[in-house]
Amino acid sequence: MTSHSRESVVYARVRGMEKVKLTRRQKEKQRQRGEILGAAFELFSEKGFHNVSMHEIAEKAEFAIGTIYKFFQNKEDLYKALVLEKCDMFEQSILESIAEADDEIGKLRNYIRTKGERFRANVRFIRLLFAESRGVSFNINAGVDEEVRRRYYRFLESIASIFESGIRKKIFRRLASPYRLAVALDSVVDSFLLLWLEWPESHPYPEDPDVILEIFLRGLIEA
Amino acid sequence: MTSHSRESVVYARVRGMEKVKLTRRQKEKQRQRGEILGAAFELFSEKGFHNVSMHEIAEKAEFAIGTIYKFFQNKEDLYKALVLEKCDMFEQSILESIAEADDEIGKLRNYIRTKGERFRANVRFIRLLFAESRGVSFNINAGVDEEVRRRYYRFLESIASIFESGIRKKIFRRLASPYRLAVALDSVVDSFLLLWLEWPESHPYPEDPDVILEIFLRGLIEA
Amino acid sequence: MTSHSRESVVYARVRGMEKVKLTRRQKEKQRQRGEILGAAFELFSEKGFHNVSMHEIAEKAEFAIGTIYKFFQNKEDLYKALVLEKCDMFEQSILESIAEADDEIGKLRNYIRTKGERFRANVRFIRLLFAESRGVSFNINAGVDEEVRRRYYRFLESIASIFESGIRKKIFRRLASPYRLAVALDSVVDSFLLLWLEWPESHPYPEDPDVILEIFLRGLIEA
Amino acid sequence: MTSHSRESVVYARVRGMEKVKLTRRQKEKQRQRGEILGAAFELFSEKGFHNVSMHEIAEKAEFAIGTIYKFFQNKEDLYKALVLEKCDMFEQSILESIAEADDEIGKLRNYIRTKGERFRANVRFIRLLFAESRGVSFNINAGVDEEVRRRYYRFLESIASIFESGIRKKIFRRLASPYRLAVALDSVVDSFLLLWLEWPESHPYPEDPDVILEIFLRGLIEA
DNA sequence: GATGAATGAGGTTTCATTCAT
DNA sequence: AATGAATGAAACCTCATTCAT
Repeated sequence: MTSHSRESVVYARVRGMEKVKLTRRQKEKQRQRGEILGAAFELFSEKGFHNVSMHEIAEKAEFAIGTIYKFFQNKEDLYKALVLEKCDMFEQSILESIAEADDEIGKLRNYIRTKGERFRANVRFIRLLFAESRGVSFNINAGVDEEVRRRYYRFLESIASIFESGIRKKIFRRLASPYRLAVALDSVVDSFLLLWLEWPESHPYPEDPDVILEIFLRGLIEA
Repeated sequence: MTSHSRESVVYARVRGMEKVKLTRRQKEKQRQRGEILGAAFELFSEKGFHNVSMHEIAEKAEFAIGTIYKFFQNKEDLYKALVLEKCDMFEQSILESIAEADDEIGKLRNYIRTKGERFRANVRFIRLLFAESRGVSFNINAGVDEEVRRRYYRFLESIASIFESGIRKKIFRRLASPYRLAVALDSVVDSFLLLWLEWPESHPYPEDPDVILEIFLRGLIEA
Repeated sequence: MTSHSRESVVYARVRGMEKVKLTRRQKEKQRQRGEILGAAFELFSEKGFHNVSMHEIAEKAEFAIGTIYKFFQNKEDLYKALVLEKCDMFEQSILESIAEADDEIGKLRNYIRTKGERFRANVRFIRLLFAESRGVSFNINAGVDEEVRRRYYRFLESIASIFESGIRKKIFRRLASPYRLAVALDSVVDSFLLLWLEWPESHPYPEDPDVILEIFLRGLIEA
Repeated sequence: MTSHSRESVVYARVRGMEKVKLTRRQKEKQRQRGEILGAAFELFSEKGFHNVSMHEIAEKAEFAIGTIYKFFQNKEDLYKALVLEKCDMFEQSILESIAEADDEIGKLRNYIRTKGERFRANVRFIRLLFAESRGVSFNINAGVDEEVRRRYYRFLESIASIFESGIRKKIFRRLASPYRLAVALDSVVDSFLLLWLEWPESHPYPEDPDVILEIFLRGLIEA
C-alpha cells in the first residue's frame, strides 16, 4: 500500500471530460475554492467588481484574507476565474441542448429554449457580466473582457453553422451571412430576455421558442 | 445698478424646449460645465469610471478640483450628467430622423440609418455606455444605471408606436406586441453595430437599411 | 501691483547657490517638507528603513498620510531625498573646510578635523546610513545605494587631488595612487570614528588631527 | 534495543574545539541545518534580509516551512546564525594564517594576504555583511548586529597584540595604541578591498601585502 | 467665487508564524 | 517528526471630498 492509498478518491469532470482521480485533499481544496468563488460571486453580482473588497469576500467565504490569495493570485484573477467558469457552464449546456436536435429548426428551438432557461436561472451571473449594478463600473480588465468576448463570438459560430447548413439545404433564405443571422437571432433572444429581466410579469420569456423564431422565419410583411 | 443688471442675456434650449433667458454669468457657467463634461467624457470613455480620478478630470478641464465640485455633487453625479446629456442628444437626433418620414417602413429605415450613423460617430460614447458588456450578447442599455435604462425603454416606445400604427394599417403582421418588435429590431440593429465595432472591415454596417429590415420584413423561410 | 505682490518673499539657497525668491506659500511648503524629513529621519535612524511605516512618519510629522505622499512619491523616494540631502550637507561642509587651508598637509588636517566634527554631530545620520539598527536591513534600494556610493567616490577624488598635488610638489612619497591613498586615509579616519562610536569614553576621536595623520606621514618603522 | 543504540556516532568540532559525539540522527540534523543555512545564505546575500521570505528559503532548501522553524526560532534567528557561522569560518582561517608566521611583520603580511583571499572568495558573504554600506566610507562591521560587532572587535585584539609585541620589541613606533593601529590597518585593508569590489579591473587587490603595509611602515613623508 | 492643500478611510497584497494532521 | 494550509496584522498607497484662504 502506498502512502496515497489511505486517501479516499472521488471523481471529477475536468476540461476534457475525462474522469480524474482527486485525493481527499485535492477534493477539499476544490470545495474551498468553490466556496470562495461562491462568496465572491454573490458579492460581485450584487455590488460590482469595484465595490467589493477582498476583505469582504474573505469574510463572506469565512476564510482568512491570506487564504483567498492562496487560491487566486489577485482580485482580478479571482474575478476572471469566476466569470470564465460560469461562462463555460453556460455555453456547455446550450451546446449540449443544440446537439440533441436533428434538424436545423429543432436546433434553433432548443437554443432559444435553453438559453432562456439558463439565463433566467442565472440572472445574478448575467447581471455580473453585463451590468455592474451601480452602473458605473467597467473596464475592469481588458483581459477578462477580451476573453469573454472571444468566447462569445466563438459560440456564435455554432449558431451560425446551423444557419449555414439550413441555407445549404434550402430551408433558409440567405438574407445575410450565416454569422450575421446568428448574431441577429441571438440579439433578438437577448431582447426578450432583457424585457423579462425588466418586467418579468408583463413580458415573460415565451415558453414556446417559436414565438421568437417566427420573427425570423416568417417575416413581418403580410402575405 | 444691481449686479444682475449688467449681465447681457442669451437664450438657450433646455429640457422642455422652452427658451430660457441666461445672464452672461449663467452662460459662462454653462460653458464651464460643458468643458468639464468634455474632459470627463474623454477620460471616462477611454479608461472607465473607476480608473479616472477627479484630479485627472480637473487637470484636463483646467479647473481646480474644488470648482468641479461646484458643478457636480460628486463623481457619480458628474458621470450621470455626462451620460444623460449624451443620451439626450443621441435620442433627439434619432427621433428627428424618424419624424422626417411619412410611412412606417420609411420611419424604420430612417431609424436604422440614423442610429447607425450616430452610433458610428460616437463610438467613444458607446464604449462608455456599453462598458465591458460591449460585444457580449447584450444591448446598449446594459451597464448603466436606472435612469439611462428608463430613458432607453421610453425611447423604444417611439419605435413601438411605429409598429403599432403599421399593424393597425395592416402593413405588419402582429408577430409579437409592438413593444417587443421594437426591442427586437433595436437588438438586431445593435447586433450589426457590435459586429462593425468588433470587425469594421469584414462586417461593415450596411449602407442600405433594408439589409437589416429584410430580416424582419420577409422572414427566413423560403417562399 | 500684481497678484503676487501680496505675498512676502524670502530667500533661500538652492543647488547652484544663487538666491531664489520664495513666495510665502513656497516657503511654507519647504517648512512642511522639512518637518516630514525631520520626522522621517528620527524614525529611520532609530529603527531602520524597513521597520518604519509611512503611518508612523505621518503621525510623528503630524500630517495626514496623504500629505506625505504629496511631497514624496513613495517611501523610497522619501528615504532617498533624506539621505541625499544629508549627504550634500555633509560633503559641503567638509569641502569648505578643505578649501580653507593652503598647503596639502593643512588641507588633510582640516579634512580629518571636520569629518570628525560632522560625523560626531550627526551620529544618527551615520547610523542611518551604515547600520540599519536592527542589523538586518539592507538592499533597501540599489538606487539610493548607488547614488550615495557614486557621490562618495566622487568626494574621495577631492581628497585624492590633495595627495596628487602633494606628490607633485614632492611633499609626499607615491606609496600608492593618489586615489588609493585617499581611500586609505578616509578608511583610517572612519576607523577612529567607529572606535569612538563604540566606546566614546575610552577611544575618543583625537582633537589633534595629526594623531591620525602621523600614521600616514611618518610610518611605523622606527628611524 | 533502544532507539538510540542503533545510531552510529561521528565526531564534530564545535565551539570550544572539543570533539563531540554525534548520533546519526544528530548528524543528520546538522546536515539539514547546514542545507537551510546554505539556501538562506544564497538568498540573503542576493536580495537582502527584507526581500527574502521564509517561504523562499524553505523552498530553496527543499524543506517544509515548519521544519525551518524547528531549527530556528524565527527569521532573525536564522539570519544571525548564518552570519555568525560565516564569521567564525572567516575569523578562523585568518587567525590560523597569522599563527603560521613567526615575526610581527610576517604575521601582518599573512593577515593582509589571507584577509584579501578570504574576502575575495566570499564576496557574497561580504555583500551580505556590508549591506548597503558597501563602499561607503565604512567598515566591515557596519550594518550588522551587536554580536557580530562584538566578535569583530575581539578579532581586532588579535591584530592589536601583534602591534603590541612589535612595539615591545621596538620594531614599531607607538604612533597610537596597538588597538588603534589594528583598527586603522584593518580599515586600510578594507579600503583596498572595497576598491577592488567596486572596480576589480582598475583597482586589483595587491598580490604583495607590502604594498599595503608600506603605508603603515614607512609613512608618506619623503626622507 | 475659485482654489488646491490637506485629509484619512479604505483599497490590495504580503509574509512571519502557528498548529492540526 | 515533519508538514504546509491557514492565519491576519500590517504594509504601502490612492483618491473622493472638504474647507480655509
